[in-house]
Amino acid sequence: MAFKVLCTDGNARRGEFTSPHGTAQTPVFMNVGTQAAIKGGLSAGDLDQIGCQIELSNTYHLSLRPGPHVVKSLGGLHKFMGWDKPILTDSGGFQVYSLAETKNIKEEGVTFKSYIDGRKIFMGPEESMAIQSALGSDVAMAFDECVEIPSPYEYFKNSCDRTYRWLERCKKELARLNSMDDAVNPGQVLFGINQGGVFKDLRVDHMKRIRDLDLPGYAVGGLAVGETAEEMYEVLEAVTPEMPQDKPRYLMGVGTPENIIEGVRRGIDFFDCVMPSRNGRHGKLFTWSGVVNIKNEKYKYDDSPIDPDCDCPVCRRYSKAYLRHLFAAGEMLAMRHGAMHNLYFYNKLMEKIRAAIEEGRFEEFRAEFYAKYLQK
RNA sequence: GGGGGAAUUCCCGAGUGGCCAAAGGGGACAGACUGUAAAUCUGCUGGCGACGCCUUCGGUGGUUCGAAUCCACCUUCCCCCA
Repeated sequence: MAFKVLCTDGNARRGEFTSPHGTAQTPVFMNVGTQAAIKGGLSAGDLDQIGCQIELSNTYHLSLRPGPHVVKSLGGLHKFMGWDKPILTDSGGFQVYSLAETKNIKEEGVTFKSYIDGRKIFMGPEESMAIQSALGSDVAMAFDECVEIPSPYEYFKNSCDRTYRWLERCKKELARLNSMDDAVNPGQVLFGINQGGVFKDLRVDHMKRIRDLDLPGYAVGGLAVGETAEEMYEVLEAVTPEMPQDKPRYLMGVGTPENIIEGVRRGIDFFDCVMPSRNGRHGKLFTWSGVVNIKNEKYKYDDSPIDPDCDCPVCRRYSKAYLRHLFAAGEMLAMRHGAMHNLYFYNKLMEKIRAAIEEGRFEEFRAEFYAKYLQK
């Protein structure tokens, strides 16, 4: 793995991330396919067409089904899902947050109740690394605890300490797994995850400690889970100066187009979010002049594309009226087109951001984007 | 020709004297969604000068302090017998 910052514009960085499965240009938005599939019915071939550079899948979900042994015996996740470009796997740490009612956290790890059949699943750092190693992703994320905001300071402090100890175990375990003869992807790397909620002292302290573990990349996790956007930006401003300059920085699970622009502006390189695919499935479509709820009655007779400034496969071919009809009729084509358009929009947004940084006009780009996106 | 049953707010469908502007679905309309238990969830759906008033339960006329609910007749639809 290699990461190179090609140029900067303010704190914004234009980089290149090289993995065993090719190179991605950063800042990059990773397209989320939790269960080795982009919801909405997008194929790996579709991902190529809409400009996806990195696909993201989930350790917890794939461990429940089909199971790591299945994926490994079929040659790893890339082969399994027909995607030969980079893949990042999330560790299951987010499920410590999202499956809150069914979990039990201890020093060794977390016991979850499977949402598929109700049986108990134990996952700790070693288990998460073993699964991600079997999946053979290019980037394995550290097993962490994503804590709900707001939560008490003491809780965050203890959780950060534990997440740090878990990270040490992740590092050790992945190194061991990579050295095994049957490793699916021996070039797999580990990204550490910063936590601490909106408590800047915890954030900075935790970041400094995990930085000393000298990992190939670092993520800021535990954001967009209850705090305001302003608070999130303040955390980024506090923590990014403590992140290594020469390593990729990943803001996990974020976010809206505005969040991404503000993240890039504060030095973030990687993003992922379910928002474009989920909202796409629900008829909320991103355009350069704001969000369109395609289900609204006002589009019933609208012959124009979702976004006249978009050249995605959906906008090139279909009218708002037709797409509105597909949503009203509950056709699966509606969700497919919604997700496709939105992901294309996100990937295009990143492309524009990269070009702006290269040309040293990121601030102008930002201002122009907002002027149009936030109009009306 | 005789007998029986039914007509409810956009649709289906509860409701058989006051607690009914009327359950519950559906549809329509609107909103939410940030490392995906999310093809999900929420709100709203007679009118208004709205903690109150007005108009609604096929039509007309009654009974009653009070009727979607009871009575009479009428209209339409369904079923059975001839």
